[in-house]
Amino acid sequence: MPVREVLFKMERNGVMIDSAMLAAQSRELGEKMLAIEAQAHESAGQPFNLNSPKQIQEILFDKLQLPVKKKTPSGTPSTDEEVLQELALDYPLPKILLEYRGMAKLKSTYTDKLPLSVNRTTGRVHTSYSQAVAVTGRLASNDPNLQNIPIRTAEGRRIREAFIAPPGSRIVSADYSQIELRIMAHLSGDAGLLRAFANNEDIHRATAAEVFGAELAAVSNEQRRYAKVINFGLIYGMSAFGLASQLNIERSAAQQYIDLYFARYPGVKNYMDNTRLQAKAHGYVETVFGRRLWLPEINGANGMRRQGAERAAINAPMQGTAADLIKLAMIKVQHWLETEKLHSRLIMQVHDELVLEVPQAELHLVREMLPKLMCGVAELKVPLLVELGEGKNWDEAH
DNA sequence: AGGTTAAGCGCG
DNA sequence: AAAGCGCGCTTAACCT
Repeated sequence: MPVREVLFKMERNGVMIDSAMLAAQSRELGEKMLAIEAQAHESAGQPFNLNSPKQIQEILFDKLQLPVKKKTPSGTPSTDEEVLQELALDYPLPKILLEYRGMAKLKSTYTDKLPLSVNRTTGRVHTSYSQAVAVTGRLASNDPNLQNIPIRTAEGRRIREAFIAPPGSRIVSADYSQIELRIMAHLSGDAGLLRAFANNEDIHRATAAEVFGAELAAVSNEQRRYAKVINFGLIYGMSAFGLASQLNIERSAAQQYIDLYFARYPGVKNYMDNTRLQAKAHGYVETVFGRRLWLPEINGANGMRRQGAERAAINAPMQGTAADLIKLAMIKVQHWLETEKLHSRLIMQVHDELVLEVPQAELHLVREMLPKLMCGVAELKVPLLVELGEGKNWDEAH
């Protein structure tokens, strides 16, 4: 079965949402935003549109003379979250703006809009999956986008509570654990990484132990946090400069961590170098399954674009292989559901996660089989691990 | 009226 | 001079 067929079926299945719950959240957010807006006007000494970056610039940097921390690509002073966080240490207004931004995002993008996407006939939300827009091979979800529903903050997670199963069914979520780092271990063949995954270690803790020369049990929370940033940075081709700004440390210190990492995981260092060489020599990189990303600017004269292509070259094999794997899993799962004539349905895909709507009677079977199907799509040099959750809504299923 | 770009931010 | 990959959506601001 082609993956396109699974996408059609998933789009047709759709997901049930509790519009009344979202409406209540919208009202709550709206009231809080009004109060915050008044505070902001008070603090600024004049009314202004809190949604307007231009007006915020005028107030913060012209009127109040706060220091400019960063500029946007067009040269105007940036008012993004990072800048406001920094200014908030010394001034009251940036903190207020941040609170407003957080709520405005949730209300305008999610709680107000999702109920408008409910199909009149089915009573469900039906996204569209684009199979051929993301260069790495990932899917994209649009109209509405169900791949960027909030989860990282407590307030945001309330929106997930509105993604529900009908009476008699449950929401089941199954996601690949640390999939891109596992793929990095496979592609690089690095002995240390392979061993850590073979032993099913906490990978960030294991990295911290190596980089900081500590016993696994002796790794501090901060050391683990550093290692996590380093691990993600590797996947994205981050530089010492980027790592330094992420960790708020000196660039030289960041460089030391990177050197230390590559000394402990020489296979990864070797893989990164070879990937850049491959990209420059052939003009493309590819995933484990042979999906190619062409990089026309990898040898270009524009330094900035060339470096961008190098980072894309590093990232694409990992992100792309993960995309290949979950597509294989979707085909396997859909095929299984059909041949077994089950009533469980695939309803969403979020890059490394599959979401199903499962009748109570099939819950036991799906809990047993879904991870097996997902883990069995390929034999890599490391085991694939799937974490499964279940509940009456999408939030509980995590 | 309708389209596009910039800035910003939600997710993996 | 920039500095971390891949997406989509909203609002403001600007353009035709």
